[in-house]
Amino acid sequence: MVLQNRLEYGFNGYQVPPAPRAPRSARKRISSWKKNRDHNRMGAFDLLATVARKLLLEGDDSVDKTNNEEGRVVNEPAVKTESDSSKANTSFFVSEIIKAPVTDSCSGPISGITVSDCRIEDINHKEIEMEVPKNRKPPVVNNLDCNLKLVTKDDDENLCGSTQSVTLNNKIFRAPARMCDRRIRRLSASKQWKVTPKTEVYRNKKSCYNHQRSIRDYPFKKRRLYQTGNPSMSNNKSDSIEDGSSLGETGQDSHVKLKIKSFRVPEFFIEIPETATVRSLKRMVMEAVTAIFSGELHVGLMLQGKRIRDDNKTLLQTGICHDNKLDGLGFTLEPRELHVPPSLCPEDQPLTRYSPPQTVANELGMQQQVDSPTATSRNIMGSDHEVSRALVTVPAKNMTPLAVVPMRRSNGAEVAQRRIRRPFSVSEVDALVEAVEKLGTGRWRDVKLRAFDDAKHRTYVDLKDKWKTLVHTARISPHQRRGEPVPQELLDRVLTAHGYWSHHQAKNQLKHQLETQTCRLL
DNA sequence: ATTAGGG
DNA sequence: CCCTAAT
Repeated sequence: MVLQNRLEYGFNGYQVPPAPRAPRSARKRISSWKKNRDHNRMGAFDLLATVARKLLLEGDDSVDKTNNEEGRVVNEPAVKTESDSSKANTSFFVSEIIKAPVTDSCSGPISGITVSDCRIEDINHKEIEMEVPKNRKPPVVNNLDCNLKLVTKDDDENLCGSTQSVTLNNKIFRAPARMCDRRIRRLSASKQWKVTPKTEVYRNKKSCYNHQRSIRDYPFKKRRLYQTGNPSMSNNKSDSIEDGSSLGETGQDSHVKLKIKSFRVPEFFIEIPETATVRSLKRMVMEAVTAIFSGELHVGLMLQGKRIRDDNKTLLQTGICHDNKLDGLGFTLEPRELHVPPSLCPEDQPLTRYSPPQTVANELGMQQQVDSPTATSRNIMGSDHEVSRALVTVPAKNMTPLAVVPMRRSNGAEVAQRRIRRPFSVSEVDALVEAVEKLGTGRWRDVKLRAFDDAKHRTYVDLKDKWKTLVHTARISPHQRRGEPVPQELLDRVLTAHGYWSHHQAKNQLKHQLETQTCRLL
């Protein structure tokens, strides 16, 4: 039995997103949730702290003893996993367990659970969502290795991307003897952590004075965190805001306020025997999350689906300051390496030595001010180092919520990931040229059907775009061309066809004009 | 859903 | 490749 399991915080929040636009399957994303905020709250840092505590406690058996309530998870829509009643109103909820269709038969039983979505809300009504990109298709079970291969035959978009992805594979997570089937793995390398802040950014014209004030106004504890956890925000004389180098002549500067409202947990899979207990399932989830959290993370910046790689660019230059772009701003937390707690190591040694980093959290997730146009993401997030530490060691109390909501556009729709770039091969170009020669430049749908029907990733718009660039390529001098060289013969045909069909089109337009004019006269 | 064109 | 406007 394969279960697709959505872990949610709260049990009524899941909605199917609006239908995706056009053939873009990647646009299927989950929608939002909003209700029942009176229940099921949890500070983000509570969760993180819990993870950290778990790590610390994993070594002794007290964890299990304190987790007596685990057995209720499946049957109750909202059940606490109170790992530490003294500290946290932390809760995790299984809101929905649905049977996922299995497209292939399998001799042996497969027990797989896809933790595809979980959300958490903090006590301050800030939303926190730990969300995993969902499979758009049901897992394909491979006959040859039923036990292992819960393979999603995913679209190309998911095949690309991060080379530093966390791999939670069955090797790393080999189960202890009593739970020999447990496996956790990540399917797609491209599925990074997505810290998708609902960035609430706006410009204001306050001077740098504001910076000092903003620190001073924080409660003491926060202030301390502010300064110890984030050197770049401290009273460092070299702060760009203070040396004035980035200020305009007036000494005034537009500020951008960012609030991180969400992040996501990367997708991972769990395999567990049907006979396993709920407790063990929960523990597995915890272990997976723990492993992720305990790894080194670094921060990436996404703006409208595009990565911003240049750390030296100013926010102004990247466009982060542009109000209209702010909704498309997101942070990614990408695993640098996977820290595997000993308990998850192949030998399944009891976890006794692992201790989480002690660095104090920075202000991640708080309303932060970016104090100058030259500020980089480091100013916003603190250093990579600190961010990762923050996520595992932050004490729950007094921490501003790290709320979680999917990245959205201004219209409320979720931001789609930009598709990967897929240069056309020469043979593809050849097919395209041939089709256009025959069909002309205005029937891209037919071109698609004729020559690229099998290529799911090539839409008719892609073909149209490619033709456009081909025409351009054919016109420029060879040394200006980039990428895999297209044979000159093909480029010649491109120009010929382009000329022919342009002419053809012009002729038709003329004809049409004459016809309508004639009609008017009659 | 397609087409056309700018970004 | 994306986004939109216009069909």
